[in-house]
Amino acid sequence: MSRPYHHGDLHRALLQAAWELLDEGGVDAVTLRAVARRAGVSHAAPTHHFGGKGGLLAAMVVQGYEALTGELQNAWDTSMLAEGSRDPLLALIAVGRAYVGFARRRPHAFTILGRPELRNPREDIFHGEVEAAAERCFLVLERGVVVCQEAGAIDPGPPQPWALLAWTGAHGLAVMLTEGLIDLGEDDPSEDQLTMMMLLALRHGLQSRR
Amino acid sequence: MSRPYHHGDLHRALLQAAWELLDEGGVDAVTLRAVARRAGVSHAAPTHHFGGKGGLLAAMVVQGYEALTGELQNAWDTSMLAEGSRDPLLALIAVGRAYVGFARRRPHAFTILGRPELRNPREDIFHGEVEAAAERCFLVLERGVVVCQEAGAIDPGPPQPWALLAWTGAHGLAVMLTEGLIDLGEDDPSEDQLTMMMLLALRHGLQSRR
DNA sequence: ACGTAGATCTTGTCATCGCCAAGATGGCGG
DNA sequence: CCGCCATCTTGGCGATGACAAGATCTACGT
Repeated sequence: MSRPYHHGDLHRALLQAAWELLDEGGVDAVTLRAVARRAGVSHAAPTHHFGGKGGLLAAMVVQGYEALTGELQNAWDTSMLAEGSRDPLLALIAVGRAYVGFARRRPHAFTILGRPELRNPREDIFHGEVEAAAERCFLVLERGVVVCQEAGAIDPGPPQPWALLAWTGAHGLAVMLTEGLIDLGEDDPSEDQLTMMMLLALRHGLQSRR
Repeated sequence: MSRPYHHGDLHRALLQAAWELLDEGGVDAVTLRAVARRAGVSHAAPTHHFGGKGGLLAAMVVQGYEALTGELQNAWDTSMLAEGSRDPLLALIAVGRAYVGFARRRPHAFTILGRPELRNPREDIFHGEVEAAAERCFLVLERGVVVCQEAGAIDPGPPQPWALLAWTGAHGLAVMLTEGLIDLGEDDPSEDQLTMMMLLALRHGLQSRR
């Protein structure tokens, strides 16, 4: 028996197959049957593991948010280390660039993160893991705003609105890039320029706030 | 014959049925067969008219952009009239609020506007109508920026980057609202506050630009 | 050691979907 | 009056997601 009847690690194997299909052919290529074929199991095996297609997508969204969270945190840490934590606003810009960079590099993965209607997790299996993963991702941004506030780069007060503003701006740019609504070349400085403008505007806008 | 064999206005009837299904049940409810059922014709009739499902969605996207363009233009005109064209930046804010308002009021309609992978127009039928409709929509924003520039509210220069910045911000907020990534109540002032912050930041950011 | 209960995976089936081919119907110009 | 052609229908094909029922393996209690 090359493979035991009980695969032993089918859960992980199915997710890997699903990621390959997603990055290769987009969300439409992620089919329960195609995932099963690539993993070398029967067509009903994925359903049993994830409770249906929505569950598979939900599991992928959780992993996607974890990957994105790691990249954002890494961008923050790296920038803060290089800058010697002198201007945390620059690190916040780096986080924004990492956000857009993730969307650029893995457009299909980024796309499914913002599609609640695709994922349909059975809460008896997932217990709100999706929301928790998204929350952890947002917290990276929010912590960055807090540091900026402590450094005096952003007005004091509740950090959520400012984090939301920054997130909204980065998300808008990322969505419009991945959906092809705007088209900036790989090395087009407009992307950085837009991000910079957004954050630069943020700083000056905040200081003049009522 | 209650209905003639040649419907006479099937094209419009199919689109109306499709819009009803979309606004009621989302994009997944828009099925060629369901559209045909609602219009009372056979299941293959829609394919003949639009060249497939992608063509139907493309036709809807064109109509959607036209509706959105009308609302944006109306918001601009109304605001300019009320303000006596004293502060065109306020009119630009009104356009942004109208953009987000459209996404709020018709989330499914707004969603399909930014999904190039859904629509698959046969160019022998559409001849780039989708891109033209989207361009006309963006022009409302760009013209607003030009007026703001002429009034001195925004730095002179090519208006596209500023229009892009404003569009990105509004689009990000709209997407995150429609996708449920953030949740602001219907009367939550945060929406207006975010829009105001975006534009306010825009103004002050621009003036301090290099 | 053994046997049963439950987890894991397979096989088979069904309704629905998008698409295509072929045929039926009706308007329109010669 | 006739034939052409757009319009619409009928029928069918392959693929998909979900479900039911069965086969196979693991684990745990005695």
